[in-house]
Amino acid sequence: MTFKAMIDEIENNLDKILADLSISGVNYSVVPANPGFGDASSNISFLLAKQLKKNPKDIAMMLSERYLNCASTLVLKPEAHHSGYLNFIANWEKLSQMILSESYLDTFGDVEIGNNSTMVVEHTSVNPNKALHIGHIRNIVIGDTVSRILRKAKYRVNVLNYIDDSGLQVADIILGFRHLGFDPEPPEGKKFDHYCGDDVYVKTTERYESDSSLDEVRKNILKELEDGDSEIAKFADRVTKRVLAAQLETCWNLGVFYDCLNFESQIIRSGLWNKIFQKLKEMSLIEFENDGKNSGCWVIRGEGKEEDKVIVRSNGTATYIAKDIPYAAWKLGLLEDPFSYEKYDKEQPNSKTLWQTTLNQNDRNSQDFTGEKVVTVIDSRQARLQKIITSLMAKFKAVPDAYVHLGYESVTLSPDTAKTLGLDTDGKQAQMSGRKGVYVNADTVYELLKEKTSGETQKRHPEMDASEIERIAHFVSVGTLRYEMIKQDLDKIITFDLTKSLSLEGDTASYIQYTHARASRILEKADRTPSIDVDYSLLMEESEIDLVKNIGLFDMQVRDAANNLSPKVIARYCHDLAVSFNSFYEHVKVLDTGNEPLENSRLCLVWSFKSTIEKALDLLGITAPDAM
RNA sequence: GGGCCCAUAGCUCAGCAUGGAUAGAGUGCUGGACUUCUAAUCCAGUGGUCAAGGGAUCGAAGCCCUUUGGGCCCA
Repeated sequence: MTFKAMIDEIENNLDKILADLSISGVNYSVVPANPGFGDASSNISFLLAKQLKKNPKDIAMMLSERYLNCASTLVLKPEAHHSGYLNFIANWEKLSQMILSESYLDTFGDVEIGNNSTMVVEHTSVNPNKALHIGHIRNIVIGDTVSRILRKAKYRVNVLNYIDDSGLQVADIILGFRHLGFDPEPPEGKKFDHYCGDDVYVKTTERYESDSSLDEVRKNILKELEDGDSEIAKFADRVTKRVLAAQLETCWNLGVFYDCLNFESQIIRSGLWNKIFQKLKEMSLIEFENDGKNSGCWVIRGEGKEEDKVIVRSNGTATYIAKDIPYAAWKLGLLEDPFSYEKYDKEQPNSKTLWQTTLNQNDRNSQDFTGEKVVTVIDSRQARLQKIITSLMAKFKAVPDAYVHLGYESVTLSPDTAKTLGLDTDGKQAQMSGRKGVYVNADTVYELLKEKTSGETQKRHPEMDASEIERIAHFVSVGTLRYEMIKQDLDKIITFDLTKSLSLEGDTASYIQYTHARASRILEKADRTPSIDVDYSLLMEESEIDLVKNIGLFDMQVRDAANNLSPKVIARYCHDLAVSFNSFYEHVKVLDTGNEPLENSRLCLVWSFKSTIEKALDLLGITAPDAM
């Protein structure tokens, strides 16, 4: 049990008191207290004020008196504050023991929300015609972090990456290769995805400006891609697979892994659309328009003031949104699975099998990557489209929140960084654009970070060999990049600045990792595994109790993050936990105190911190090295 | 024309879902702490009409309405 145990105890007692007073239906809360107000606080008196016709202060006093008669093991005493809050002082000897011994378990921080139900998380889904830029990284890191949090909350999570291998952007680079003479091989030393994005895609779309005859060529290529059997479709397949492989290298390097790759081309060819189209008609979720501007089309009726959305045009072709509907329904397991699955050619670095869809029926291998619920991570510019899918799926599945669009604001470039790309934005931030070549590649940022962090580590550890420095620099670089992508809320625009992104001080991953290294060093020097069989009453310094308290809040933070699909909650928790360890580190000495029982107790606390911060960082996909 | 999001310290952001105590961090600036378990650290100071106006409430940064400024989507 953790800090939550004390809160539960308080709530039980308050419920009893309320029952004695014949009061019911009071939705009060008991929360960890702000500094200076005890250990836990309740707003209960404010909520009772009207009903009891007394001021909150008197109610708090009355409640605290009654509380003295309650059975308490984790609460030392209640305290009525003159503001009206009812505060509680913890019995830290007992609470510390509970929290620290719990923290030694592998399951520490697990919360039971999912009950082993399945959840699909789809993220990444970048067109396979270019390298990943930092805007994509926000999506990927949000998706990966949410998946990790949901697993901690006991969901069985299937992570999907949707590969749009038959869209316009792919047609563009195929046109570049086939009609504009781009070499199918990248220049020496250039990753294939960078080559396709930086050179072929950008320069091909430039050519559209001056040569309008290319429009027709592009249209034909797109059609051939959808049909699938032509020589050009096979060529495109080879190109997109190769870009995808390069993109996956970037993702894997950041500690992001998947369960299955779903190819759009196969969804189109699978016939899923016809099945869903039939069902939509049967369920009257779409209607045929007999007159008006959408005459002859199948539409979804807009809700309220929203316009109707055309699904099938009067000429019988499906619109863009029509591709998303069967896929969403498939993810929710609403359709018979038309796919077989084969293993992806390369093994993921975490050794987890990566599957991909195939329509090849020989050697049929069935898998189930659907979920009772689906989270789709896509930036909020697609909110309108996603809203339609969400409401459609809610009706389909007859569960209101079966399909969730997890939206987030985009990443823009700071004026300074835009300038380094040759763009004068007049002091404003710039929207990234793959087509226009206005972006900063993720691999580039990673390399710059690694260069910087290698230098920092080397300064501190001149004796360390190169491979060890490289390993540490990798963890710090990945951590820094990932942390910057999730430390703020999803509805905030991230203005990316290349120079500022290299900062390693303050509220950064490296701060937290450094704190972990400090703890590791103490344990290394102590040269023994701390026992949990220590005297917890010796941990009475403010900084010690504060650290124990923060450790004990882990599961509550996981619960919060999982319920709200909010990675930021865990990022803040990691930071707060690190701050409390640093305060402990500065205030008390662990080793060489000449007091062995005290040293044992503190070592136990250090070990507990190290273990907890590792688990919390793991939810962010961040690894903390033992030295840095 | 319709819709979505944002606005809190010089800058970047927490807090808002579920109203209640003293609005918190980081960064910046000023000063201080390394013969000590790693200074990627810590401590102190500085810095706020919570965009503006109105409403409901005993009580609003938070809830409701309006306005302004910025970003995005659709037409």
